[in-house]
Amino acid sequence: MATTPQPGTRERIVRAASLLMQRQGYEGTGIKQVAQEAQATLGSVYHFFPGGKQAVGVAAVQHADQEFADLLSASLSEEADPAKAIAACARTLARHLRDSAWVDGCPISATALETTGRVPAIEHAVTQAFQHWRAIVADTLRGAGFPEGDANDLATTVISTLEGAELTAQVYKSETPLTVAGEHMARLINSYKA
Amino acid sequence: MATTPQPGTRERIVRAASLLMQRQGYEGTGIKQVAQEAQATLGSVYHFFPGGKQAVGVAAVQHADQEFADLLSASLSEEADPAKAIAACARTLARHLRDSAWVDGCPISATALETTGRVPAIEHAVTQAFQHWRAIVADTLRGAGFPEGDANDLATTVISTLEGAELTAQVYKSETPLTVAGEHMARLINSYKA
DNA sequence: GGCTAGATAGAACGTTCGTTATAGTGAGTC
DNA sequence: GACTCACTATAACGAACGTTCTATCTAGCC
Repeated sequence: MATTPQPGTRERIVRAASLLMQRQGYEGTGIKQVAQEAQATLGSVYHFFPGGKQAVGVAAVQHADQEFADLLSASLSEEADPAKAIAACARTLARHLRDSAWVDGCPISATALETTGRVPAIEHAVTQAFQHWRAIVADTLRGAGFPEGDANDLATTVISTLEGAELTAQVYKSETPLTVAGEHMARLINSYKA
Repeated sequence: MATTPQPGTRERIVRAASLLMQRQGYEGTGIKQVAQEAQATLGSVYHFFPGGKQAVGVAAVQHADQEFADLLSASLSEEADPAKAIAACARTLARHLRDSAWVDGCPISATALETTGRVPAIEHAVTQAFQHWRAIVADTLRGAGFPEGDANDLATTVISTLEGAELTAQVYKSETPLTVAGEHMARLINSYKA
């Protein structure tokens, strides 16, 4: 089987940490809260993560990195036209956000903002995630025939805009900022075709 | 004179709180740290803000709201062409970010993400700020002849993209994401002219 | 059975958190 | 000079923080 039906303790800790930090940020999430949410004890957390809270934070960011990368890849491969694919991706994000009662936005941006310039280990994991996501979008655009330079620039802006639109949608508690941003990104991409 | 040469205690508290929350978020910033940074005592903080940390947070967000609104207005009024103006604005933000050693990004996004859905008073102040900024951009676009609907949609995406690009630039410690996003926004806006 | 190592359990440490309470200051009014 | 009141200054509170510690459990192997 692909994954164990009931995930191991380490996995439960990482998932709980990732979810809590997505919603409350790094500083707002306590180690004890993570342990409780993961149905693990404090001893287990420090057994698997001798590096303490920072180590848990890094693992949580890496987990979120992979999870969002999977969502991005799946979303982009469903459509042949990259412009339409990104607009569809934005709609998917908007739906997920609404279904979570506007609490599950970008899984790492809160942690990123709190720790930038202050917690190098987490900062590094965040940078990796952003590069990972940008690469996925850039590869899609290159695959659709866009030249290297345009693909990289567009990919950077697409990730930035999705990031910002997710925050805006969360603040307004509305799907509109995300869906509109998706359509604008499609329009921008198409403007490079001609 | 416009402002007192040495601002009063309340003003110093608000400024210190705003700066610290911009860099460390709401949860990562302590009341005692704010007092120390503002060169005020704890007693003064609770004298001016009987509502405690939440009240300080609200005032800090409102202060940042006004400050960024001023920067936005000044930046947009320097150029007649709104597309060029927004690209210039992005470059200004990039310069400020670099000059602060990549720590002074959007003044409220960290606080917004940490408190959304959990601290209604701050959530409300954040929503006000986002609407305020969007209105400034929308007014500029309407003033340049864009129809109501387009102006509103574009303004929403412009604010979202600036927000996201600032985060990305902070993560990468590079001006590029912001300057590129600015140029893309200019291109997007111009695509509505024809 | 005895041994070992991985994993779990939870008490306890010192620190810091946000908050409250109380005392003190100093300028302005009568 | 007594009084007021806005403001400042500290000490102290209980709760929560991240972390450390020791003890116990559970398999797998000899």
